[in-house]
Amino acid sequence: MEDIICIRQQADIKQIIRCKDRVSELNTSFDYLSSGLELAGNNVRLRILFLLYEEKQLCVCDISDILEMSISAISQHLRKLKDRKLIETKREAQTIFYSLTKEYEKMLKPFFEILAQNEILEKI
Amino acid sequence: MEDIICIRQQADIKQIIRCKDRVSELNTSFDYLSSGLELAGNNVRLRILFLLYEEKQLCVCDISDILEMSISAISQHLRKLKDRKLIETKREAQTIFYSLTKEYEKMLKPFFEILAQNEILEKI
DNA sequence: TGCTTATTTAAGCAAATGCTAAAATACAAA
DNA sequence: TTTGTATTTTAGCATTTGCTTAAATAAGCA
Repeated sequence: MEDIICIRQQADIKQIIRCKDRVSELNTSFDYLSSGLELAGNNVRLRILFLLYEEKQLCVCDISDILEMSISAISQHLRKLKDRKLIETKREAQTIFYSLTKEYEKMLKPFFEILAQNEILEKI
Repeated sequence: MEDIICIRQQADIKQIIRCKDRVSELNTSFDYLSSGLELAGNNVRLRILFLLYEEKQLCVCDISDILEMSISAISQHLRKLKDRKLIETKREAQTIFYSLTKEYEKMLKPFFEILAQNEILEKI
């Protein structure tokens, strides 16, 4: 990397130091939040999360049919969401149903309420 | 792709069709929202957005110093955020200051309020 | 007109992502 | 046990991402 003596002449050194401390203090939170947003930031996974929000629970096969994608592809997305605890599973005989975890249902609700009314382009 | 005649025997066909309609109706909104979340879902860009939220405005060089990354790398992240209108610029002589757009400041506020108190791990 | 400062852009590359196709696992019922 | 159904996992590959280095732009000042 190039040297970090690039500070511009009028830079506010105190501000830089304060910000550095702040960022390092919140380090874990940044990692946690960005990993969650990264998952929701994929087009397919956002659709999956929204479908689970509206339908309460669905199996891989349902989602595969709805989104017209292979079961394998959907299964791999579900795994990522489950590993990160955005969703959870409940088995009923051979079928495994996926649903949003309580915490993430709550967290995603404000987004999905706007989305559900298809007003996102005006509101944001 | 494998055939989409994989519908499980007890599948609720009406539900599948309803969901397909719903998803296609909201298509544009999904694209828009996921592209925004994708940007915020990168660890470096989330930090940049948070810094702009707390400090109101910063230049590439400030951010480069704070995050201890090359100016070029930061500049490329800023460009993505600007293209997608999460941030905007204001020139002051040679220095270009970046700040959150009003819409995204509003949208990101709830997240950053939790983050700012470093309570994200308990709340989510 | 140079020269310096602040920033962006382009080229190149290693690592990560998202898919397909095929094999493996898990459960239920005959 | 064997067969069928539902799902996951693995391997492989093309595409995308995020960085580095180096060159290019842009504005202020001597």
